[in-house]
Amino acid sequence: MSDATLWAALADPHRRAIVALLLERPRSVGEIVEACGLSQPSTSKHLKVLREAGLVRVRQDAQRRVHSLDPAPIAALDAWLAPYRALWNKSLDTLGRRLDETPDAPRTSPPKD
Amino acid sequence: MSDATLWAALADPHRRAIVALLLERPRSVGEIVEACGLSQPSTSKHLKVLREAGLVRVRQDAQRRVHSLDPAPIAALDAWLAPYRALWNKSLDTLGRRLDETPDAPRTSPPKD
DNA sequence: GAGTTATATGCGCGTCAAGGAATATGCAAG
DNA sequence: CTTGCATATTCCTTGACGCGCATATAACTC
Repeated sequence: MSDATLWAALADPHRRAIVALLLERPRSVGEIVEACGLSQPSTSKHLKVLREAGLVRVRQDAQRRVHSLDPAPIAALDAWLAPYRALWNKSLDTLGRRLDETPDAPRTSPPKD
Repeated sequence: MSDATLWAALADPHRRAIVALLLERPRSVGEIVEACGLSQPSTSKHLKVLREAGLVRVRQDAQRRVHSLDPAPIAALDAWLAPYRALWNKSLDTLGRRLDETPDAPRTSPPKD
């Protein structure tokens, strides 16, 4: 659950796709397999990496294992990002755009990667 | 460049250290070498990866090449993070600050899951 | 021009991670 | 207990990555 495992987990595009899927709603492994087009063993391995990074939790429902996002590591990412946010806010300000200080308002679309 | 290069660039701890160094102030390659304790070729290669990811720019000053942070890709990271921010804001509201070790959260108030 | 400093690149090597196929485990129904 | 489904794990191969070393390029000085 160190920073290294978190970054390594998110470095893979397939795993980011899985995380994006789990953002919509929790899903079983089979659903993720079908949605991502990966093989079942490969998906299981990716999910294991995500679990070890603390990014997802598992709820066992009979034979199915429903995975859901754990927000904490993403909050850690946000904390890592925080010092840099001032930088690019200032840069935008230099360009003439006025931004409020509230780091909110998720106007952006879901991750496209 | 692409999201993939950005994530791959930041996946390496040494490169994140370089980025953190450049957050303070722009630095020449020699300064980064000394600060990070890496070899000069290795540092140059890491800087190349960071340049190709668009994370740093170079200003040539005589023989020195002063590298500085480019805010745009970090803003892209922030945009990627935005959809998840709502998630962990809500979660903090739900769970308070307690960490639960069991996969099934012992929540008291909310019925929705 | 030669020589020195600052940075970049090419090569070889070890390591590590991803993917695929086959197999093993856990769980439920009959 | 045997069967069938959902998921996890193992083995193997391959490809990418990082490092150290030596060397190449570029710019400044004399």
